[in-house]
Amino acid sequence: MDRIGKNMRLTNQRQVILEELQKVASHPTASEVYDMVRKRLPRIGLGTVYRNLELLADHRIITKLEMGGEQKRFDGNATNHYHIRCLHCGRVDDIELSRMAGIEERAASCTAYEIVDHHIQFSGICDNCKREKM
Amino acid sequence: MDRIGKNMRLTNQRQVILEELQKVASHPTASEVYDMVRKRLPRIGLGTVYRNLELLADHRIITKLEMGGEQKRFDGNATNHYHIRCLHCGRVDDIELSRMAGIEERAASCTAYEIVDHHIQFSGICDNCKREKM
DNA sequence: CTCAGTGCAAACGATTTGCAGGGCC
DNA sequence: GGCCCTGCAAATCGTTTGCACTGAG
Repeated sequence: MDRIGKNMRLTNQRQVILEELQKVASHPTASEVYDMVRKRLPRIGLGTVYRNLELLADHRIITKLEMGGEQKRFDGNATNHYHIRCLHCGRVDDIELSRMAGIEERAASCTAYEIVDHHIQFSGICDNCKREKM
Repeated sequence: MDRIGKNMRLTNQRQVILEELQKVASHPTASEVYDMVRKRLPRIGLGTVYRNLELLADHRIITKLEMGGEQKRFDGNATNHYHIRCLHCGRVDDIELSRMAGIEERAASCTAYEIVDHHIQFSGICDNCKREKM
């Protein structure tokens, strides 16, 4: 069986979770992933889904998003990019804006922190919710 | 008694919560606020603290921060500014970087969302944690 | 055989809520 | 008197974890 890292096998459950996550453009919550995966693996446990999403995120194969809202969301795309969240329905989408150059350096000059990363999150009203309001 | 808004009184509990929150530069969690407030109002309930922090945030008197990590944090400063979180100890500080001009307009040009706001969060290692590592 | 991985259910921690009592207007 | 607000405790919700079992190497 394939391996993801040292002491980590690419099990069927992991593969299905990864495939389902990368198949969608949305940024599903753990239980949404659970629902998607359960169609192919009806006996999978929610705990397994959580454990593997965490593991895949640790290995930088997917990204864990901690935006506002109650639940964490997962992004099948591991490249660092910005996001926007709908204030009305909670949905999260990518923003295809190139990463701000030099912003971390500028921030570094006004803090004692050693800066590691940055993330920009926009908030607004998505197209669906805009229409509903009319 | 003073009022904060329509149908909302500035009760003693609310005033103490607000004062304690605005007194500190840190961005305490709800239970940290609870501990701070309890020194002055020993019989206050945790539910009251949660309810009032939420209410004050709704009225834009304070800010609710939903950064990574498990607990939400509260900022006695209602003006919109950027933050940095320590990846090691979880502490959150302000970043005195002026707001990026035009970034929302640029984002608007590549999404169907109606953009309302944006927030930049940096992550890194705070001064204390840097020293501990040495 | 060993040990990582799993399903299941119970545990956990942060937050919310129902309710009965209390106090301002 | 009405209604906002509170303290308290129980409930809720997302997430984590302990455990016994399974299966790959």
